[in-house]
Amino acid sequence: MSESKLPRPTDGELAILRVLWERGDSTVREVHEALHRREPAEATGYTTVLKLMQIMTDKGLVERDESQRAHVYRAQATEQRTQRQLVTDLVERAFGGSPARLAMQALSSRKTSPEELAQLRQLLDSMEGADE
Amino acid sequence: MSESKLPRPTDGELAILRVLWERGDSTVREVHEALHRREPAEATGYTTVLKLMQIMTDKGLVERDESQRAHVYRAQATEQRTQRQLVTDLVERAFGGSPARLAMQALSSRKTSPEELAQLRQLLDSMEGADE
DNA sequence: TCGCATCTACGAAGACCTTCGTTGACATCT
DNA sequence: AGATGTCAACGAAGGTCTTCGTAGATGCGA
Repeated sequence: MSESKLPRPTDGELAILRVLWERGDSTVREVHEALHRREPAEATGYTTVLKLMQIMTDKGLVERDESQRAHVYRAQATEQRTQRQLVTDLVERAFGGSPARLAMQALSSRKTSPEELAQLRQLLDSMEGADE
Repeated sequence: MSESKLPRPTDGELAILRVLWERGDSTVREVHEALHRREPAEATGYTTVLKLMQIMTDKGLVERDESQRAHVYRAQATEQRTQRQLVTDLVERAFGGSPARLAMQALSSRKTSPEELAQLRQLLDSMEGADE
């Protein structure tokens, strides 16, 4: 019962999750420094990041290993699972439940590499192949 | 200067915008009733909707025509423009800036009609045709 | 052992969001 | 005119999110 129904992460929480997905399990200090390297503009203090990660632990968004003095945090959900959740959410809230419309909006809004176009084509093929 | 940089609408605000896009310009009462028809579950009071729409006016998300006793509200941005904004936002925050990855996530998560698949194919064609 | 650095924990402040009760203006019907 | 219903405006309450100062514990080097 540690799974079901994680809340939608806020912007700040998502930024932290991205660090955990990219670096793997990390301490607060490591996350804090990674955030500063990534976005020197929006500088947040160490205790701010700590507090956020504590709250995320309460929410179940991350797990915490307290066996070391500097606790080690791990993202509870995979990047894919979280992306799926966010997409499903947005589709519901703003695209009338049609994932295809979101996809088209995403693609038409900006440029995409030929490799990705090819991947998309493949995906479409497999979807037509399977009984929809 | 009534254009630039509308704030990202909250969930509640987005629900109201959807009504305005669907019905066209509407009074508070009309929006309120449309919301109840759409989601009888989450019942919100009339004054709650009114308050939200007043705040949205301050933020510039909607315009208000006060010439009648019951003010008439209009969405400031088109549905498409708002969708584009939300998608760009999500791509940045959760998909490392790659619209294609969001598109793939959207498509693989749920079913899509053959018509929409065809539309997507066309979109891909046109994107390959145009210089990248 | 003393002092410094590092870490967690706690609490409070300020911003924003949602909710709704109340008030006063206005219209309409009797 | 008086009663009733509809409307905008306002303010307050309760919740969440972000921010950070401060305190207390722990480890480490001099």
